[in-house]
Amino acid sequence: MERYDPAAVEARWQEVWQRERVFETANPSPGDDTSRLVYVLEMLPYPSGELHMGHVKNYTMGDVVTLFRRRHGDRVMHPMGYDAFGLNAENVAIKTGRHPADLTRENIAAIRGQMQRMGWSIDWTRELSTAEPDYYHWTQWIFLRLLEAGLAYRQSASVKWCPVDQTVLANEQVIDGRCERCGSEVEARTLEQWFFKITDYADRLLDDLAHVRWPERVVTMQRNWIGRSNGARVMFRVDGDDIELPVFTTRPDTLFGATFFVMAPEHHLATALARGTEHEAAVAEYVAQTAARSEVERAGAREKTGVFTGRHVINPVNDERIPLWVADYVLMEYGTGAIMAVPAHDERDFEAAQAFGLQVRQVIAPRNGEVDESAPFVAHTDDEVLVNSGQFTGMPAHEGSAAIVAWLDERGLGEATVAYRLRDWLLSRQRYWGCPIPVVHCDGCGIVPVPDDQLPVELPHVDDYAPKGRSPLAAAEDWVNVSCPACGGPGRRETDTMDTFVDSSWYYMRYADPRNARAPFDRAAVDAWLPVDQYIGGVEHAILHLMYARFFTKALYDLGYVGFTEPFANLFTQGMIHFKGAKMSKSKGNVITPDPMVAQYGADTVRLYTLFMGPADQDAEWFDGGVAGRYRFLARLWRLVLDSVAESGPGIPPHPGPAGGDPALLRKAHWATDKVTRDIGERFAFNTAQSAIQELVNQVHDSPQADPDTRRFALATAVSLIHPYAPHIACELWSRMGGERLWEAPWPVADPDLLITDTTTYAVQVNGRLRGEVAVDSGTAQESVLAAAREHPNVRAHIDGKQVVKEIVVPDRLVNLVVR
RNA sequence: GCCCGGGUGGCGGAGUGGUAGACGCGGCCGACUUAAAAUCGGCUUCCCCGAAAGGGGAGCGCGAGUUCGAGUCUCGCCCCGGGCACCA
Repeated sequence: MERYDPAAVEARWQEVWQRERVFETANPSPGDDTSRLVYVLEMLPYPSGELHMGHVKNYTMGDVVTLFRRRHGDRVMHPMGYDAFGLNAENVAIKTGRHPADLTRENIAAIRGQMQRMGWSIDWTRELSTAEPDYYHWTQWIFLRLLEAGLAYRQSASVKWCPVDQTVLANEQVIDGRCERCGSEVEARTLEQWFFKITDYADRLLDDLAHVRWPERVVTMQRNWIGRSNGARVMFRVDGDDIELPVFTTRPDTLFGATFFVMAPEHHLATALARGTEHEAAVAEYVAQTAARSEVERAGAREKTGVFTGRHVINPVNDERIPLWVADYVLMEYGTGAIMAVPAHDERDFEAAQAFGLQVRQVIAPRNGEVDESAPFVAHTDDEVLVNSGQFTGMPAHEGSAAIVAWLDERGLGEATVAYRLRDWLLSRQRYWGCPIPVVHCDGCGIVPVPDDQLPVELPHVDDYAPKGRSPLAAAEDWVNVSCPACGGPGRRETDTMDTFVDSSWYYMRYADPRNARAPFDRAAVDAWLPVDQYIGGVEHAILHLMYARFFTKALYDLGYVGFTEPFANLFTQGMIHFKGAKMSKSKGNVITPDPMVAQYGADTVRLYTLFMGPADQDAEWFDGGVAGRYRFLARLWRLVLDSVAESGPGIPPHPGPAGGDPALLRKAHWATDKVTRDIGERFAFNTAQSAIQELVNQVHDSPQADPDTRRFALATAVSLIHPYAPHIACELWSRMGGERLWEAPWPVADPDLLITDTTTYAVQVNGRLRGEVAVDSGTAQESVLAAAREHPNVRAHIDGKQVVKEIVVPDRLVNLVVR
């Protein structure tokens, strides 16, 4: 018999699909029904190397969803591109002595080849690369729109600097005080940098999470990252000076318990206020010491340190004079950089009070009961009341908060406010391989946007692009020196480039209209396809990419360019494939590419295996011993179909299949159809759907005596169900059975009547322990089932001589007899 | 410290409160073969009784609880992975 030859089968069908443009999905024409438009998208790859098994899993999953939905009659757009700019590619280029542009183009060609070999149904007419001028033209255009809207700005600020990558980083790219890319400790530097005003969108980014169907943990991570806290801004006044020092607090109810006041060492008044006191030198030294410590050191040291400034501040609620300290447990970046310290009700303040030898005053107490004064009492529910709090004494905590804020507000001493953990997005980078920021600096005019008709500002080719602490673009004098677009005088181009995350914050919109040379996209096209119906990617992007993309969508919505406010309606985060206990990466040398395995077993087998390893959302350790099993499965299906065709000829019996044949096999086909449809469509349970198809195939294998028509029906069903996973062999076998264009064949529908069996096997338990099984006709009355159960010899042995006190019958499942 | 996941055979993993271990990997035994590969058949959680058929017991990280019945629900722990972390 002809053996299963995946290479030949796969080449043949890929050629057919390409010739017939099966993967291409045109944009709707005006008047088209748009209700069946579906957009399935996987996160685009960085072309810094080849694809590995993690990519294969990701894109196969998207492909299964795509093929599955197409067979349900949806018109699915399934595009692909490359996130081509960025440090990833640039660092590889530096290491290998190649130019990033050349390297990137080569990697893209290699990846495209790998993708085509996998047979993923990608619409190649929509392919894009973020590093090509016809794409980043529009990245720049969007930047300019955000600039006009006041959502992009340049400001001097304390920023995180990576000494190895020689560039600033966004907050989101700093993990535990280290560069997320290279792991080196970041340094604080004050630099003039470009920011996006993502904080303007903090509330909407938070509130709109209620409208997306995303994994709960991703929603939680975003919620925590935005970190909205409701509280109050309260004005303290420096004693003996006309200086106001606002603080942010979430606990206005504890205001009477403030026994000292603390400023961050970076606070602009910290040194100034100590000036002239006997503490001046000590404060200056402490501030200098703190500045010299790295983020990592500072975050690691939990013991409280600080110095008294010699000054005092006045608490607005009781005019009490409390000491003003400087301590590094107060962060300049959050709130106002200064706090009121309430040691009785805050753990950090309590530790500080102990370290500094300061007073602790309890102002919140449980309604009934005492508090252990050796630890801070932080409970904050309606069971606590204010004590030692003047006119507010006796109020429940929440009511007290509101009353104190109202009291402050009336006197202009405070107001209710909200604080966020989220900071503005620092988008400029001092590196070569990124999208140029399209502005010109002019001594006379300041920052001047490059006019739209002069876009794109192309990235110049420079030979020395190694990082050196300022953008390598600064060395390209011919490129840098331009005339000011506003006044015509001498100007200098901005030499920083954009963070790669800017490029990937809108690519999913460009796919809708990828060749548009007049605009980033046509609004009608984008509104027809978006939001993305199913987005699939790694959980490592839970904060960065997904937050930035949401921000871009909302900003573009506000500016009238798109008609939706969330980019990704449904999100599935797939687990990572690890190898040797770590995430696959070129630098760790633990990358498994699909190529050798595809050469040995074919793409269909590899596609099956990446989704068979375990639940798709869980991490998995790569183990290539299991691949052969998937190949054996396909080879068995191959043999069964070819045998069937050889013995009984081609032919695919119509649904619901032949009557009067082998009812068990027919039932199995319908059972598998039902299971696969629900597992893929509702649960993303790609592993168990596959198991169900295998059970069906095994049953065909085990039923050689079944009538030929039922076997053909069962085999056709298996072929049809495996198609989203293994489209090449499915199309081949389908055509050998006499079918055509499987990719357009309607998805099979399980007939509920055929899921029911003639006889039902009941498990019989005595006192919850399994003692036997009885088979009865389906639909047998409970009394008869019970009678049959009591007749079972082994059951009888366990109930004889005892009293049955309770009988439980679970229809179609089991009987439990409770005896005493 | 706080917030999420997860803990089931030798391994990956199935298991709407109802027969735990589907499906696969690996292993063992056998058939076919000069042989191997491929394929096909059987066995494969552990312990005990039995020649066998079969029967009994234990078992899903640990300990309680709810229930006729718990891998699944509740409470308290332990371990692994991830996220956040001096955010006032």
